[in-house]
Amino acid sequence: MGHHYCCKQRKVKKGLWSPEEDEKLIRYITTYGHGCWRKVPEQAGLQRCGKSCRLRWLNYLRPDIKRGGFTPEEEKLIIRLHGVVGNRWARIAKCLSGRTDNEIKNYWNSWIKKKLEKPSSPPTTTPSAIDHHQQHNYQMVCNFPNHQDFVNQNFMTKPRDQTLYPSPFLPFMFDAASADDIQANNINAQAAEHFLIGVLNSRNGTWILDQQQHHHQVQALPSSTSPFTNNNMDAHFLPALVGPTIGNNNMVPIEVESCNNIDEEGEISMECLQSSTQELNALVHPRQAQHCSSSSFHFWDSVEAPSSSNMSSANILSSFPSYL
DNA sequence: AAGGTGGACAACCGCTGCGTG
DNA sequence: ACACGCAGCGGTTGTCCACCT
Repeated sequence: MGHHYCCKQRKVKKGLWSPEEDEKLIRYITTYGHGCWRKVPEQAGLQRCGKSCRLRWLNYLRPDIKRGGFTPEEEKLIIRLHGVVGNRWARIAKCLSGRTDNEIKNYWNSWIKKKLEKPSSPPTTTPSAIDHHQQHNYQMVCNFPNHQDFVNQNFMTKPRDQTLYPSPFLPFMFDAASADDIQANNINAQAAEHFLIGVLNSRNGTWILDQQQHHHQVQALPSSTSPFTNNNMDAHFLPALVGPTIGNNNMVPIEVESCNNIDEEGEISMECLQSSTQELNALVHPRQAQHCSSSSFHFWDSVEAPSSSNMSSANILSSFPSYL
């Protein structure tokens, strides 16, 4: 296709935008709106392709663009979202207000990817088996209706019936950062909250987004289709949190031997979970390792729902992707 | 000081999907 | 059903700049 339909008839300028061009585009769009992008360059007096104008506006000139480096919270969110939706940068961008898909893509390619790569075990396959579920989960992530509910939710003090049981399908990480933190870091709270509120009702196989006021129930995949159940994989491993590889190849089993504070129904103490979290934080953000004790980032992994009465520490084995 | 190198970022290219006639 | 116009998306390339030798 090359240049767009609107650029075929006339000569268009390519390359970097000059300040004068930027000014023209800003003035035009703020006055008239973009309407049909094809007509923008002509009406704004620009020798550019409409497509180029659109890109320039969306990626650079939009007033709500957030400039500057990514915060650690944004980075974590990107990593988690990428683990769910893959290279769908536009979708990820929708969950980080003020960030563009291009910016996130560049950031990923230039920085996060390198952090996550492990040269000795390059990713080899695409997790097609979990695409369906990942898509399903993404929809949970970005369609939650009420931000305030999330703000008011106290995830750490839920009654037993509402205890957070992480998914056997998806390696959820629950970020218990306060709403203020999220807002301060300009993270789209609607997106963030969905990562926080995924509650698996293991008894009837449905996902429940449990709220004090709202009760959203989403039908989950049949357990037989899950690639992460014990039928399909070693219970001691979780699928890769990030990256395309499924299975045990990139897994480094980490036994949470220090987790002795498991009650009769199989719940793990927050201290224990945080100790695992500290390890992840140290891997993702080394500088944060210094503040582990106050970290608000919790990694919930293969903790089994207390449906079985013979819960033991063997069921609480944890794993992290080795290339984190 | 000059050239080489790599990272960060901006922009382009080509494909896809949707709406419309 | 099909073609076309169009917006949006993701991969790739180009450019600038800081750093290193």
